[in-house]
Amino acid sequence: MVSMKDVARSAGVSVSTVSNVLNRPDYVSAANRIKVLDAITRLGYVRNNAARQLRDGRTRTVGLVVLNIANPFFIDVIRGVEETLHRAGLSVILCNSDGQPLREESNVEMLEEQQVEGVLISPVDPGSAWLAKLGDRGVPIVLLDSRADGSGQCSVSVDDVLGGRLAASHLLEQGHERLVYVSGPPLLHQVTERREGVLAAMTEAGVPADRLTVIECSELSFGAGCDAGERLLGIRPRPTAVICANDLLALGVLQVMFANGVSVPGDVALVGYDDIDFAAGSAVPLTSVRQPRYELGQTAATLLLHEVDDGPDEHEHQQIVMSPELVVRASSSPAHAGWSRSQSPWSRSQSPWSRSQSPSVRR
Amino acid sequence: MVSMKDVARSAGVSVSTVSNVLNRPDYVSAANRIKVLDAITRLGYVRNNAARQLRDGRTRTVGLVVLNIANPFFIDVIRGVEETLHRAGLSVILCNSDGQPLREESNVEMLEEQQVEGVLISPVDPGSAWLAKLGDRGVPIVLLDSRADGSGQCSVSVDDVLGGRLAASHLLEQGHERLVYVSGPPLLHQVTERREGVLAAMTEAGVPADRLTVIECSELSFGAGCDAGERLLGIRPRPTAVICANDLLALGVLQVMFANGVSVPGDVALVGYDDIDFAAGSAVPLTSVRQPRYELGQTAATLLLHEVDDGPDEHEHQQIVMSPELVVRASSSPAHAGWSRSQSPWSRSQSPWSRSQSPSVRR
DNA sequence: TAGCCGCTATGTATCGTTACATACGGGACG
DNA sequence: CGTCCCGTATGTAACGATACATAGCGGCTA
Repeated sequence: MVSMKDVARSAGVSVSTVSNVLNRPDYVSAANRIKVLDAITRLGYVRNNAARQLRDGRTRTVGLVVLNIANPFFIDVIRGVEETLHRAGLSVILCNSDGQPLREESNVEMLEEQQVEGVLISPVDPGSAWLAKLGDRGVPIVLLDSRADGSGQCSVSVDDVLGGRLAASHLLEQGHERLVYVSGPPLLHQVTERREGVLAAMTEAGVPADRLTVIECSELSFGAGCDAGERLLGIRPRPTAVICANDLLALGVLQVMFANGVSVPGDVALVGYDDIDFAAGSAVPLTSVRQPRYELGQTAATLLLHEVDDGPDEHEHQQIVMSPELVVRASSSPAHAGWSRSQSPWSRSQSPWSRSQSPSVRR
Repeated sequence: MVSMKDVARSAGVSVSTVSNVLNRPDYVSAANRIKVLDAITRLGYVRNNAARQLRDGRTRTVGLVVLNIANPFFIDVIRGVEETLHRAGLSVILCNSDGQPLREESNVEMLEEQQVEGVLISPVDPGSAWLAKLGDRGVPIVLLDSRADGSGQCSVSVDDVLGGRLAASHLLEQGHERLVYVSGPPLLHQVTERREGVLAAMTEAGVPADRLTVIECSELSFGAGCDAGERLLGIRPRPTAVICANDLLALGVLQVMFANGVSVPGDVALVGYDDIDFAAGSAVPLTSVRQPRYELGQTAATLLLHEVDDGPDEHEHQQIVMSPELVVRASSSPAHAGWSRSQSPWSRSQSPWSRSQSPSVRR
């Protein structure tokens, strides 16, 4: 472990001079600067961050805790956050709570011990006591994809009730009346709010609430979606449309529908949520509710920056709510659905890649 | 900023006693222990990690630098690493180099300043000078998904030449002779080795090397795959089979094939790499080369643990190479491909979800 | 020639925590 | 009754980097 003292000795100067070379190079004569820089590379010296931040209190680091790193939705959020904060000279410590309150708590505890200057978090439970504690201690917090109730905190979220309503209205307009909502962990307000939106749309359309069946999944993943698909098969009377709490669930459901010979959207219409890249490229291109993912991260990071810079007193908290947008594709719309049935538009002669041109596959 | 001194004053004891309560509670009388714990919660004290690690040199933290966090392949690798290291009481700082040597370098620099006790890295370029420097400074390194050339480092990788060979042999056996390899950035040895495997298989099968066309992508992403798909359409004479450097590219290619009326596998067979969850659930279930992702992370973490514990002198470096496995699905195999054409097995009466039972979709 | 100024270089206290050495007080034993 | 020892509590010196105050040195001016 080579320290400034070693560099100083090796260069024949004092530690102060070494420090000056690193932090205020113009205070040092050219000769000494060269000697010091030379010694640094020769000994392979690296700054000790712990000592630095102990000395001057600032860490220039913030924490980012996401709900589920396996969800492509959060990947774009992360990108938005990191790019914004790096531009401002802050480092980001990325944590994954994986939807588990315990992991979330231990993550935040760790971040606090690291003396982060702020925390961006998509909380499992936004009302948890220790989250409030964290705020009381003076650590700036911005809720990500979650709405702060009072005005005591900043938050950036997307209107999930609206999203649910968009998805459901779209299906109701096409005459569907037996809906299924494939939900996630009830602790996640996102998924319950989306369900509320679905119910609101049904009420508006005059469809009784008991026409909605809810399947609950323990997590928002492809695997959980497959399980939900299996359960879906057993529901009587058959639903004609399915709304999933996110695209991963929807892709899992879609997979099981295929495996069991259920046509989408022929037998059942399917709508996802998030509009991840794979949604467009799946077995049947997936209708989905698009969220401004990158902007979500970007905006949250900007709010945090303001709060960090303004200081705790002078800061005015903001609750920003963004709007989602429905993207209609084949999975919910007969008009787009041609190709998933036998009347596929390109399985005929007009294919630009006709069979006669390409050597046929032997076997 | 409340410190031990404040806690001590408030509890009417010395800082040493506070420290003892936290680190060796049995050395302290019950009365004082209670007074101290009480003061801690009352003041909202949190340990200052910087001071701690400055004091005793150890950080119990390692760095993990992945190539691309948007790739589901790495998500499982990360999981394997984190679970293994957390069990051993180490924290993990997760970094994303995004395939950019510059970002990689700045990440590692940061990790070094944080005094991490080791680094797990899937390097952009395993031969880079600064990676060697890092090792020279005594920081244990384990290469992830990359093979160490000499025996000077630990590494865990998967045999990419074999993977490429498996993919190509499978296609050649079915009579394909005009292949395309959709490659990634040439800097990534994984993608070049997979190509070598493809060529090796062609040589074995007596197919001349000029029957392989290579399309190069700037990154391994869904979007780049779409671009590759467009370029694919222009190639003459038509290839009959496509191997992609990873599944994200393959899904992008698949999407464009569909949009342009090219049947998969009818007109062109498609093979991906990684076997991510979405591979099985895509428009045409994707044949893919499966890698032991979780085990890769787990094994690498275990190696790092050993190196950290053994100390730099007593440690014996290991280069572990795992084997990939071909998973055949519809995208490359007429036998599996029924449903993607008009003779879909479930679009007929045997559907468990027959149209007569479900209310038909009105408009 | 004395005094002063500016330019560099250095000494030193400090951040918060911890381990170790030391101090203190009461009980037990000789 | 003195001594020793054990169980607690406390004082203190680090860890490495930094900012600030101060010191030295040469040259310039009055």
